[in-house]
Amino acid sequence: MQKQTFLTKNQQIVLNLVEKSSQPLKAYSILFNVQKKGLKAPLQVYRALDKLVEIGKIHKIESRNAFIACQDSSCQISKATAFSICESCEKVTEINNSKLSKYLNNFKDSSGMKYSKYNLEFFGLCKKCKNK
Amino acid sequence: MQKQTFLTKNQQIVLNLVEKSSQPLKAYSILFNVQKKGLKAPLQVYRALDKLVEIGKIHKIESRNAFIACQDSSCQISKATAFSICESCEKVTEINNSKLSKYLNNFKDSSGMKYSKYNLEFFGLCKKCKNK
DNA sequence: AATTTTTTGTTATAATATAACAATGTGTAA
DNA sequence: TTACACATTGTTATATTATAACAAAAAATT
Ligand SMILES: [Zn+2]
Ligand SMILES: [Zn+2]
Ligand SMILES: [Zn+2]
Ligand SMILES: [Zn+2]
Repeated sequence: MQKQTFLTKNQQIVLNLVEKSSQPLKAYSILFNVQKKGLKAPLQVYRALDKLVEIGKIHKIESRNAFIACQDSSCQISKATAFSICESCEKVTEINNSKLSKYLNNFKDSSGMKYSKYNLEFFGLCKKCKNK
Repeated sequence: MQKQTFLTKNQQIVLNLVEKSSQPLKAYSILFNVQKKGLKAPLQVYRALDKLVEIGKIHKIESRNAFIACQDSSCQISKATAFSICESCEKVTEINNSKLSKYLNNFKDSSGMKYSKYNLEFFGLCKKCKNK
């Protein structure tokens, strides 16, 4: 069997929901919202999420245990991700900055370990929240 | 009441255990290991962990839901952290690289949002695992 | 000593995530 | 085209991670 190149029904349902949301969604909130579409169990959601993360359609915000649609069309796979997170309103934005990604992709520490992947999360107050 | 400057008994017990470990520990593994010292419930461990993270004695490895002692004496508070994580043996090392931290502390994206905190996790294979 | 705040102990429960296994579907190749 | 391999699904149960709520004790402040 070929490696899957399209999305299965469950994956498409989950992706549609995550893409409609402007903010990260939690797995059980996704589950709740797709139950009318026939996905009844957590595993069905987690499996779809796993695959969508693997192929880079969505990313997991680790510090929030939440999932957000990829906002960067050049981001084919979740191997170099950076996000800004507002600690007040929890707004999350994917950072697409080529200098930053170049810097981090080329980063080597003293251990000589070469990294194949990174995830960076910045925290602060967004403009809106700063002016309150 | 003054802000607490010393560690309470529970915090010290948890810190001792985490510091003895060369690798990140999970909360319930900590709980199991400190039960003989009198900490019986998850909350007692989580409370200690929260405080220890807050004051920078330990850090949370978000992608692993695990806690590691700070390996950088200059790291007074968990507001600028970077780790290398081996995806094979799960060895985690705190990265202490002043160029990197300067770069990230000064990073501004196009949104104009100024960040007060970041967490960076690099993934790859450590030397040992690469040579297998 | 009275007050305030922090820390603790305790029970219960919420939230996040995976194991195990049978059934079904889909692509590959004899 | 039919047998095979393997990916995906459905389902139930369970594991893992984390917090709510509240009463009691301990420590700092007045
Ligand atoms: Zn992306
Ligand atoms: Zn905000
Ligand atoms: Zn540190
Ligand atoms: Zn390794």
